[in-house]
Amino acid sequence: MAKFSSIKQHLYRKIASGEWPENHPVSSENALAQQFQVSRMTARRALQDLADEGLVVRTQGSGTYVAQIKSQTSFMAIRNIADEIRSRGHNYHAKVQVLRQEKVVDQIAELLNLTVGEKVLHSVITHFENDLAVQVEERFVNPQLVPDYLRQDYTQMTPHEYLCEVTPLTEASHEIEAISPRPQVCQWLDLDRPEPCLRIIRRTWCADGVVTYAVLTHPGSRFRLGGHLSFQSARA
Amino acid sequence: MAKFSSIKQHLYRKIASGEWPENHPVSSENALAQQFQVSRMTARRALQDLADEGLVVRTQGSGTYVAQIKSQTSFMAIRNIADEIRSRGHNYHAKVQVLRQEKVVDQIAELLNLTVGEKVLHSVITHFENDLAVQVEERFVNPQLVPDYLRQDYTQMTPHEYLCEVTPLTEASHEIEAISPRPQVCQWLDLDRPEPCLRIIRRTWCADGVVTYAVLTHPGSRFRLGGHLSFQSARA
DNA sequence: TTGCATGTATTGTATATACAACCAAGGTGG
DNA sequence: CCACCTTGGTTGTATATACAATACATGCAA
Repeated sequence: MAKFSSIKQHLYRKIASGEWPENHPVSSENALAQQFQVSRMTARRALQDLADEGLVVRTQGSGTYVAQIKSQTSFMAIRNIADEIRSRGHNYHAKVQVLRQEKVVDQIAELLNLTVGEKVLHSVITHFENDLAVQVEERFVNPQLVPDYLRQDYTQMTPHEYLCEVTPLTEASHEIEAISPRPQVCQWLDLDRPEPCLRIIRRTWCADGVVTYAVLTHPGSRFRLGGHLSFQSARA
Repeated sequence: MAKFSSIKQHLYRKIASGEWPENHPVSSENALAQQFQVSRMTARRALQDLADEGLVVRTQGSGTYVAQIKSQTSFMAIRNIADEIRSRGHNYHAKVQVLRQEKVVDQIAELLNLTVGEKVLHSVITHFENDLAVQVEERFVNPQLVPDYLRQDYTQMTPHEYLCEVTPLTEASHEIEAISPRPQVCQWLDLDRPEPCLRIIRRTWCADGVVTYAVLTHPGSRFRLGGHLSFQSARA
């Protein structure tokens, strides 16, 4: 691992653990340079990266401080898919397509703050509403934080429910986009032909780091997000 | 202006003007260093910044290339796409496709609480980011609540901005889905072939009733909703 | 007390250098 | 023809240094 990267890890833990709360001063470039026995430019690189990611705020002449996490005031709860289906009075069941340990590849490693070559827990589950596939949930889980992830029966309990039980999740980020599904995803969704799909990408943190990275894919013809979803501050 | 910043400007223009299309190679660090008579590290800073902003893609050993524009945007875009685009340092402009009064049809009448046969104000506007269409905004407005809606210049001010000015909006609801666009929408978006699109449907109320019903359609290849968007109560 | 100057700490910009990691193309040998 | 190696070019990491710009506290003077 690059030196600047290990410094980032060090700072990341300080912030994620809460040891350094919001607005707490972060070690200066020179201090980090001494502490880690690197040049100032290398320490600077670490701080700059964190600033770009929005975790810290830097002010010339003053210093570097832990950023205020703006919990985006969006009062939308993406509910558990199983609960949602049952609340409509429909029949819910799940099929486990993949459930195994894998070597982590580059892209996922970065997202979960793991190093390449480490193991990662991987699951793919299709969720059915009245025997119609409405979501395929592909998920990567940090094995250090959730060691028993693979030993659960996900036809009885969704990964969401299990993770909520075993970890104190604190924050999540989402991205939403429209895509044309890969053939593999079509198969998981019982789609004869590709059709526009809604993809939700979710990363969830607890105090110790990124817990899980999930990609939820819904066929456009069978799913709509919202209903009465409303964003605070939303306007015309 | 800092040296690295003027180099960025130079590259901006090459890309925004279309002189360098997608995947076109960008001058290397050494080439820029020579051309602008700066050190390689300064040229590097400019390229790195552009990469962080997503305008270019860099590959070790290969080079730097103009990125494929896939707007990564936050929920701010739902509020005001023009501001969002400008905040990315990109060029924004709009084209008014439709702006007229129409007889309201069944479906719209119900949504706006109007009776069939009444008049409704209808606008269709395409929003461009660096001359690439990223959203078509189809909107129906209640004429009783916003009588002057048609007499505005929506190349200078978005309907959103105008409506915020003239009405005390209180609430909005959204729905998000993935669809395959109608031919008419493809034309508005300059799409040769239909591709998966993200559709956001929004209704906005003020105290006197439903003000506006809007359908925002984004090409999936050019738009992603989210970034660091986080929903309260979100979980694994 | 108020206002101003000054000094120190910190971040911002810029340069020169070195080496590592990687890619793509071209040549070489089988 | 194909597999392998070399080689040049590019980006990635790291260091050492210098000076500029800003914030803040301190101390001094009006």
